Amino acid sequence: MYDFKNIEKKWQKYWEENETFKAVTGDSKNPYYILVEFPYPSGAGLHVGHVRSYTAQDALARMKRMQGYNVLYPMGWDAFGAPAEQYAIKNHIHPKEAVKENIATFKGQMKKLGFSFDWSREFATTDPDYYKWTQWQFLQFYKHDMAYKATVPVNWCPNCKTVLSNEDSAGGVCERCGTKVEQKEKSQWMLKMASYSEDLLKGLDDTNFADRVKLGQINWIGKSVGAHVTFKVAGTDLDFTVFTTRCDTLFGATYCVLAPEHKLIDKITTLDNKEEVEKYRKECSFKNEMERTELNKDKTGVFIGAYAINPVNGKEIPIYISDYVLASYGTGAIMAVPAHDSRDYEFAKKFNLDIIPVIEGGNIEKEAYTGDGVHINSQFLNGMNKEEAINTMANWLEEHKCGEKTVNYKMRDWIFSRQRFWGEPIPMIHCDKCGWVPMNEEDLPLLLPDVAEYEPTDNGESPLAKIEDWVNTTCPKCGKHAKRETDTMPNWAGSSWYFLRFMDPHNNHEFASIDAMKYWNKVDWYNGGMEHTARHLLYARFWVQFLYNIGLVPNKEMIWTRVSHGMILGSNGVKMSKSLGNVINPDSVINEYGADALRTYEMFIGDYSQDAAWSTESLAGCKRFLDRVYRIGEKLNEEKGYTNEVLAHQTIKKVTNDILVQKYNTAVSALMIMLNEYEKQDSITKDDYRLLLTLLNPIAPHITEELNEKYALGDKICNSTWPTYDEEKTVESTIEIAVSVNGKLRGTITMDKDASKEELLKKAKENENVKKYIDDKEIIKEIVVPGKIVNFVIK
RNA sequence: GCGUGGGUGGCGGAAUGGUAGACGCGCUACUUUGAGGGGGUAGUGGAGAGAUCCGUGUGAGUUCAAAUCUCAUUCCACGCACCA
Repeated sequence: MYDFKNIEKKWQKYWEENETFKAVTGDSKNPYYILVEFPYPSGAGLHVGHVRSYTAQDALARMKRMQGYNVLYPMGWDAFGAPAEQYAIKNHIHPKEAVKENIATFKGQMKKLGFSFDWSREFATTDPDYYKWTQWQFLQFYKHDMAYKATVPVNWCPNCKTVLSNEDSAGGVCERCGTKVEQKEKSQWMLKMASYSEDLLKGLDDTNFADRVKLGQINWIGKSVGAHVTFKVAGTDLDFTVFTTRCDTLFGATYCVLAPEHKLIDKITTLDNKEEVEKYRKECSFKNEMERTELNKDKTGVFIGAYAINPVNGKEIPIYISDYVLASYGTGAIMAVPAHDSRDYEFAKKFNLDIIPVIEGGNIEKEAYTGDGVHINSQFLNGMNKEEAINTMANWLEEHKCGEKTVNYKMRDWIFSRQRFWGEPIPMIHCDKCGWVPMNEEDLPLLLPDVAEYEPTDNGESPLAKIEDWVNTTCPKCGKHAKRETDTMPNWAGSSWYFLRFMDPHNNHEFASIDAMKYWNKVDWYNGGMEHTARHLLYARFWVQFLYNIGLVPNKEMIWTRVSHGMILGSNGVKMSKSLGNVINPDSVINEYGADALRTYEMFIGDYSQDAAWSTESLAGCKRFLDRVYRIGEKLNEEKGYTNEVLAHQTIKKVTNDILVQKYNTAVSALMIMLNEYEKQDSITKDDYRLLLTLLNPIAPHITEELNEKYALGDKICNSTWPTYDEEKTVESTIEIAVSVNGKLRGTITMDKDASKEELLKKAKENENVKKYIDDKEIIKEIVVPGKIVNFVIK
């Protein structure tokens, strides 16, 4: 047991006083930018899950520095948004104060863990010097026609009294409080993110994101290639367009369905059953998205009394409205092919509609056939396969001017308004005469007023609306009386560009200079939770691509590698939560075992990309490992060089490579093996010891610096060069080779590592145990894989 | 339903075609110590006295050789979910 408390304090102080980890923009060394998601400084303090990713990135940062890179490893605070506001409301303090307190807690905890952040670049998204630029960037969106106001049905949380994005209300419940989400019409600021769908998809090629991260992005964007088909409404001069990915099934379209909100319905004046239609539409408007999608067992709908003309065969087919068609996707209208779509099939069965098979296969008496097959009942498509038929039909539609190939995306524009106090005020002013007018850029930042009341109002207005002094202003254009926008930005805003600010955090003239951004180039390695790989990453990429398009950032993609880590679960294998009482507080672990032990354990806990359950017993095992590292210093001898050259080179190779591919658990295990070997020796050299300490340093930086100093082994490790290995020296001169007969292991032989095939065979056949199996048998085949195995196939 | 990840000892996990179970936890025996969440030595997948046999969710297949590749199937976790 060593005095970890004082040792850790000592080195943390040293690093701070010497600004050991300060990154200098423009330095001649190669830049390397390592980023970890900055946290919400919540009232709960740092979670052991934070410790996992910060330590992982810290290990990478420390190794890269020693390898001669100019490493930027910054930290800041994502302090706007609902979590901070909720905390403040609950504890009856101003969010500003709450944030200040929480940041102090988080920062104190991080310092106790010895992370090598460059604290000189720290900022919070709530700093006026920062959100000034968030607001400025919003104005650029506006000026480039990328921001607009629209009245849209939005997801409304009656409990939080705020509008939620589709993303925030996934599954029909409020992400924060779990309340059922309702629909409400609201005028909202929107960012034209949908127009970036294709660019966001293509941009992935310029990144090195992990596959599962890329797939997450691709899924969210939701590209589908298909066709628009226009249907005329019989007996009128009206028409409507549907989106389909299977225009080849048009001969099987026996009816059409419009979303209840579809605007065509108001235009058809000849409806006999207008009342019934209106009743249905009204019912739907009361349902929220959750109810609509959850009730998918039973299809509902109403025939609107009008017929559409199938352009391909002139047949009149009935038009229905039903909420199984979403207004927000495609054109809000579909052609229904009940024979080959299970939803359409269900609907057709219920309303007794025709079901015409156009693809061979399945049994349409029982269910829709959604598989592939040859086309039937389809005139000029008969006999064709899917791909051929789609192409032929698309061309036919284009020739006859009743349709065209098209691409559709699930991703929609970004609803950018929040009726909240604790967010960046949107710097727009509404003038009765001039309409919406952007603030003058030189008047930024538009500060959040200091007020006592920051709780949301019951009518859905932002609390800012009540502050008359603040709301009332003059129009920047005409000088007449005008009012400020009282909505604020979503918390995704500040986190969409913070990694750019870290490159140049104290710039007063621009959000970051192009020179600084060109120097750092990209975030080389970005780490965060799986839960952020879809939304946050997509917003951030959109934001960057926009800035790139208006010439403000040097690359279209500013993040190169993105990986995501697994969660740390409670010891019972489920998510840590207060109510389950399985929360581990990093502070108490540091107190009892020390920061180095906690860091080592979290790196050793398992595959970094997978979830892992906490185990205090295993933590104690890692502490024992550090104790042994400490104690082995008593065995130093006066000899030079490595006692075991192969072990040294193997371990350098293993640890170096493992840190680069985030296999921290096997890196730690390699170091444990090294120590086990050292313990078997009577004594170790200073070079042996220094090597172990250097390789362990990125993971356990305090104890290793201390021991290095205590035994005067050399320069401070943080100022030293990372060891390199010689591939040739990683292999023993004599190695064990397995010998098997018919694939079953029957013995091992010890051979020179360069032994020839002939020598291997000869020795293998001499092995006593192997002899028993091959002696009087016929050997059909001899397989020799040098360095690995010899296998005899016998009859 | 679709997508992604994953099923390996009592437990966390190694091994991505070549000696399955590295490393750690736990456990057992011995030892040291006046006790301890201490130190050390040896052992530890299952069956068997043993030679040996059986073992990576399940079933097939490819191969001299499969945890690893292919196909099918099943279970678990997460994400999306009437997206036409």
